[in-house]
Amino acid sequence: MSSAEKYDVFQAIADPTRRKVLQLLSEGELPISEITSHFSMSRTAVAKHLHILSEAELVSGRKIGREKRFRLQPEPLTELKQWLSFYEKFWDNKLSILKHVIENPGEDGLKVIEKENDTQMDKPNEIT
Amino acid sequence: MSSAEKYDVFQAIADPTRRKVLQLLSEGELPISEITSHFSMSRTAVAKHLHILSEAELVSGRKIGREKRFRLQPEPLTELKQWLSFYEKFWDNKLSILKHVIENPGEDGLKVIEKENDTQMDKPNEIT
DNA sequence: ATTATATAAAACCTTTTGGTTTCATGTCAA
DNA sequence: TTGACATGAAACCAAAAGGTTTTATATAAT
Repeated sequence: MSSAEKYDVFQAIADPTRRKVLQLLSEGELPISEITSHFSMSRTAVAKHLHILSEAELVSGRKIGREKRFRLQPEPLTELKQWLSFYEKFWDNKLSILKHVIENPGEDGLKVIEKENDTQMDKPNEIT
Repeated sequence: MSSAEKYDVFQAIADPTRRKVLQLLSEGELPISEITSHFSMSRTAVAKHLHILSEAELVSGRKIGREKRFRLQPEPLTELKQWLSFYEKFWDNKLSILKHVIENPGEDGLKVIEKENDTQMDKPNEIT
């Protein structure tokens, strides 16, 4: 439900505190007070971070007795992974050209180098 | 130089405008005014975003005549990729258990399921 | 029944963010 | 040399982010 979320994954992981929270929860479910003990800020502050992570659906909380336990919900990170995968080709190419040349000693590897020119190298109309 | 940067990759990509800038630059080098034409905000605002991306070393700018052209520098995204790779095992496992079972009809796959229990399933001391 | 625990919610505060407008500067073109 | 163009830099501004403290409520334990 609620597709009108205030925080997305990108914003959620931008804060170092929230990344540390995710890391803590990666080892298992934890109540707020337990999580708080790992930081030097108030419980309320941590609760707010958890709320933000919740909105991004990176964590979920359930009430157990008088405490609320949070657990990691890593699924939304797939969006990040997808986003990343688009850019991987840009930095991988420098390596993959080398890889290609090494693995194909018969060829000269010119095609892949030309493709690299298309995207990242200086444009022909450039003034130097 | 300058290892005391104000913005890291996580913060840099948190803003949708900056992500769009990266996408634009993925097609090649562009001057500020060109980039600005793709947004409905002032050139100054875009320049600030570029400055932030610059500090995160996701873009670099060089002066060509009277214009400054920016290009994508995707290398810092490896940090993001590394961070992500840690969490991939948590959401991949659900699939990889299945994959393992399918690909190894002789085994029962119990070990990997036990490991999953260690990290993500309910704790034994839990009150339900 | 009483007290301690775990959290929720609200009010408040300061700094950062994301934007604007204005003015100054360097470069290209006529 | 005189504009036009592309950018840089500074001052300013409103809203959001990241905290705090205070007050209230539900549950557990004695």
